[in-house]
Amino acid sequence: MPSQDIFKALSDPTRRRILKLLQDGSKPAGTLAEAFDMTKGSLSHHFNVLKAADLVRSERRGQQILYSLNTSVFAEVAALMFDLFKVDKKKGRKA
Amino acid sequence: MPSQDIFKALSDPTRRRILKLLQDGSKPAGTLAEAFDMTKGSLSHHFNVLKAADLVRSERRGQQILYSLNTSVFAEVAALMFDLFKVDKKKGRKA
DNA sequence: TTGATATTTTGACATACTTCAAAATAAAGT
DNA sequence: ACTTTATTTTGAAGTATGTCAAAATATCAA
Repeated sequence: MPSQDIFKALSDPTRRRILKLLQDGSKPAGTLAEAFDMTKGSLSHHFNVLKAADLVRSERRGQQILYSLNTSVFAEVAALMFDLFKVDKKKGRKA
Repeated sequence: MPSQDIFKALSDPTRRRILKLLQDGSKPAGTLAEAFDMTKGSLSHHFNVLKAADLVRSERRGQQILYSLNTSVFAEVAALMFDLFKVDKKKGRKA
């Protein structure tokens, strides 16, 4: 999974809010949608982006679809951020 | 500084590469531009976005402009990421 | 199989983003 | 003052993204 997908997924405030809503447990699409002033179609698009980045998982439970955080990818996200913000790679020491 | 600016700034691969190039010290705009197959005008736009997110600082040194990582904002970025990915907020425990 | 509920997919539209080429600004040297 | 070098800003073009309304899919219950 390209890291670009992860950064892109995190760049939208609606998607970050979805992630936060999932922090205290998985929720069906409709329940998540209630928290937003937006059509369910639009929300479904955001779910797709989050799934493409492997940040969430989905599972059908009867008529509804349960979304949950994919916690196993968080270590990778942490590594990406760490790599981006660590300093002093002991090279030429320009400035 | 709105966190949206930070996430947006990080969502572009060119900008992330600029940050990585600055990890071993500050560099003038022209030196950074050499690393990319892109006009200097385009690069300058990316510098602006990174500056708006307070991720880099710039300082004029004669004819050139030195860019450097703003390391003091990294703690904030780390906090943003931590907040986004921490789980188990001991609420209803839905799933 | 018909109907109701839950969700996704499609097609269209508007806004935002990335890029370029060219013009503008700034400092330094002649 | 002019020229050169370094960089930014502007204006325009193409592409990507977020959104909606409407159509499509899937499950469940009569």
